[in-house]
Amino acid sequence: MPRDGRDARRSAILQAAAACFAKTGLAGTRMQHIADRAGIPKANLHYYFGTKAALYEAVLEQILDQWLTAFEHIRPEADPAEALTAYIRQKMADTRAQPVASRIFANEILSGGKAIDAYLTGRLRHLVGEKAAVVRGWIDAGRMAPVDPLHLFFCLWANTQTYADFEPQMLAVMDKSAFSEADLAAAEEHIVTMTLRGCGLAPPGPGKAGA
Amino acid sequence: MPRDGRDARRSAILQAAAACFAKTGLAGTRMQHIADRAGIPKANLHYYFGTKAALYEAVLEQILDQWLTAFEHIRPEADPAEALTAYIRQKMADTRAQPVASRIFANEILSGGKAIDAYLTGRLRHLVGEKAAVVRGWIDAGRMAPVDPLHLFFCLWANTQTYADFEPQMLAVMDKSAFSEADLAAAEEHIVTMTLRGCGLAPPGPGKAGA
DNA sequence: GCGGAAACTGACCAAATGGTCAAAGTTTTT
DNA sequence: AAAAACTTTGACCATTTGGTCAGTTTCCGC
Repeated sequence: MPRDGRDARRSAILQAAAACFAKTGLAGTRMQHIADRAGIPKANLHYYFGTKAALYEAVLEQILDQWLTAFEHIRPEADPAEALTAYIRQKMADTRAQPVASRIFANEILSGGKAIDAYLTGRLRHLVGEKAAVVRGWIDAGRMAPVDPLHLFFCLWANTQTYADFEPQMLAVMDKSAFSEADLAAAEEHIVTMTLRGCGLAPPGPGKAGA
Repeated sequence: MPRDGRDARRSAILQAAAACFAKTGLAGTRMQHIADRAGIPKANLHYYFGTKAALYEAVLEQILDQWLTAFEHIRPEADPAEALTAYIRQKMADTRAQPVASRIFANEILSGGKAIDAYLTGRLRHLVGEKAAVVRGWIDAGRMAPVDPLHLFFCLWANTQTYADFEPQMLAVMDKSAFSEADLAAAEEHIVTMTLRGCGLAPPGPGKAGA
């Protein structure tokens, strides 16, 4: 394989591995499945990544950084309604673009999250603390209703990621084989509307009137 | 083992198996782990349940029925605010009482949900359709804001189950080793408040004022 | 186009895995 | 208390698993 092809193959392997880990987690994934999905012999996997654990960590590393970027919208000087809306839309865009990443994360947490403990108690905790303070600032300034910032974030994560993690359940309920753009757009609007109302902020768009 | 002990051992096995499946899913769980956790030899597992797949199905069956009971609160003649509140509180009680069940369900959906396809497209779809119609009725009667009933349910599931499924993540963020009663009570209040406001329904309790 | 380095892979291995079974132990029935 | 039925278990088996390795092919600077 030519020099330039190395990165291509590496990322092809990472993508195949990601798909497998997303479906069955670390313990449930077989190296042979990853190799088959990547269309290469199993021994070639080990040439690139050594062990399954190393491959798993490589997959995780690729995912985790990107997961925090949406938080950039939560800034003290921003308008709460606009900031929360932007955060939700960003998160939903992530979910659409990288559903597999969300599922890998979900699997890892379900299995205890030990593999990303440093991330959870490090960058994530730090950033969440910071952003919770921003929300608290908005509340203290009377710019939004007094909701618990931590639980607000937890529920926003749950709401946005559920459309990736639990897709098969929703599709079964909706009797569809895949989400349409309209479905995900409706989901996004629903979350935005519910969140803004929940925070005592009038929807910025054509708001649906309350009872 | 005496006749009466049979059921006890069966359910001890089911419980051990549930704990394992919750952590690593079907493919990631080893029969030996279940046996160890149950404190019996592996061969004894197979005496009771034959194969891993059969044991898995037995575990699932035990879980699925109970998962729909909260829907009983969603009745046409009920007050929307009270019904939704009761639904959420019931769901949170389930999550508290059976966090493992929630995680098994999450793992199964993440891995594709094929093992419970009949349940998803059968009982669940049917009941959700029925209850969505109830919500639509409330909306048409002007008793609550016009929110998409399906997405409302999806997000309620996500919000309530996230406290079981993603517990390690939240604990890491909160720098705790376990949820306190107060934590889960706060979570419950948060979801109730956000949902009622989101649906244009004034909180029944001492509501937190909006901005 | 040649020589060394990098990339690839079929064949292989030790350990782990789901599952079987016959023999031994218990409980229940008669 | 003897027989019948049920329960338990250590030893075992075929297959699968993650991982290795030596030999081959491909690449790239010279």
